[in-house]
Amino acid sequence: MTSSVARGPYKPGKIRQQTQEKILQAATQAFSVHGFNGTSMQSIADAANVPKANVHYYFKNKVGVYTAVLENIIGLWDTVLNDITAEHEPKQALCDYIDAKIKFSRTHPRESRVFAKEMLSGAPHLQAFLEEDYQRWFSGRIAVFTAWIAAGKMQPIDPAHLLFMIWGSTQHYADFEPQVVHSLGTEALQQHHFDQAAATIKQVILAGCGLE
Amino acid sequence: MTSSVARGPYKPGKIRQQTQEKILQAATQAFSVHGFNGTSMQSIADAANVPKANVHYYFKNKVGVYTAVLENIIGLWDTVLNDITAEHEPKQALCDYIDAKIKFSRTHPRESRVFAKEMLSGAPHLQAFLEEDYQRWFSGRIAVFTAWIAAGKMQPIDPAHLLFMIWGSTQHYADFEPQVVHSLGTEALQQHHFDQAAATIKQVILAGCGLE
DNA sequence: GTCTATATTCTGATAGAC
DNA sequence: GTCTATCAGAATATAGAC
Repeated sequence: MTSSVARGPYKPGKIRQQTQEKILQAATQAFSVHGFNGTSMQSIADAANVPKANVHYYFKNKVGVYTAVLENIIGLWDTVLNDITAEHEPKQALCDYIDAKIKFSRTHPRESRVFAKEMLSGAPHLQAFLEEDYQRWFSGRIAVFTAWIAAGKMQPIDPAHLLFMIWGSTQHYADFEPQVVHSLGTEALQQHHFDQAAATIKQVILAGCGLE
Repeated sequence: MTSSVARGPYKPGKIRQQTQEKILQAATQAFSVHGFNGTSMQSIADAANVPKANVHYYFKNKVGVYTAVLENIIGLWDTVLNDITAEHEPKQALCDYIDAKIKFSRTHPRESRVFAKEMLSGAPHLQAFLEEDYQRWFSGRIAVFTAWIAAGKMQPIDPAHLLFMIWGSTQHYADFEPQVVHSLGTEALQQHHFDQAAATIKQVILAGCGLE
């Protein structure tokens, strides 16, 4: 009767996975507000409701926790961000991408801020990512825009700087939330604020690209 | 012969002012890379080439250094940023503002990053600024855009979100420099990169507002 | 796997001589 | 005003009992 079946739906390493995930979420929250150096292992442990030594048991050290948080964020993108492909018309692809990016700022502001802080510090822990997967993805997107322009489907606009515009505009709502909140005279950003943001960004970008 | 005139152009407090400025610049650089908690008073003192105790002599404590850096940044804006006023036509005003913002990202990337990091942390040291001077300035800009739209000088675009777009797009080049650098396949951002960025942003924003 | 106790290092801040 | 010496507290990390 020591069979795992008798004890219900047991999965090997389930506790390990759950505890690790709990620590990861607590760390993401802490890093997003206080940064790497401003976050103590003790505060992560407290927020995850585990003893401090357990954080060291699941992760090699503080840098290990931090890189795990960063990898988790990069993985999230593949899950929730629509991609820009030549299979769609530019108008539809841009709308979908802007909507997905704005939605990410609303549903994952902590992840957005951890990534932004890492960038602001010179991205010391993202060198490998920037030089491999990222550059491959970016080149592919440039190619899509270039094809659209060559096919006369959109005005000739520098694709790289157009992408930077979309990123900067959409991430602003997560990264500069205090400024946005005080600008709009609200207490916290609501769904309708994000809807209005997405509508304005799509309006300007589409007209700016001659797609209206 | 103890007259200050006999010793040349002596100015009271000149040494104090120079040392303070030296510390302020060193602190801006350090905070922009390592953040508040990642920056030690020792590292600021070393970079400014003064003993650590002198930093404590000129500033009350670490928070005092940090708030002085923030106040210096806010003061910079009045000096180098063109304002958006109803006296100009929208096209000219937007072009001038975008140019000034891009120039600020190029000439003051460290200041931009310190401010961005403060925002990302929830702007705990900028509450007073956000609730007073900033809100007054922002309301005034909204009024200018509203007047332009009412006079039929530009398409009806949400002024607040349009401003966020301009901010996000222009600040991106200072705040996300590592990503921009790897995207453009360069080693460091040059003047022509900023020129191309400004040209693209103006192209999209102007067409997006129906100003071309 | 979990947790307590501890070693080691670093940081902000100050006292006090010059 | 300048600088050396030092303190008190906090943080990372690990050893070792359970």
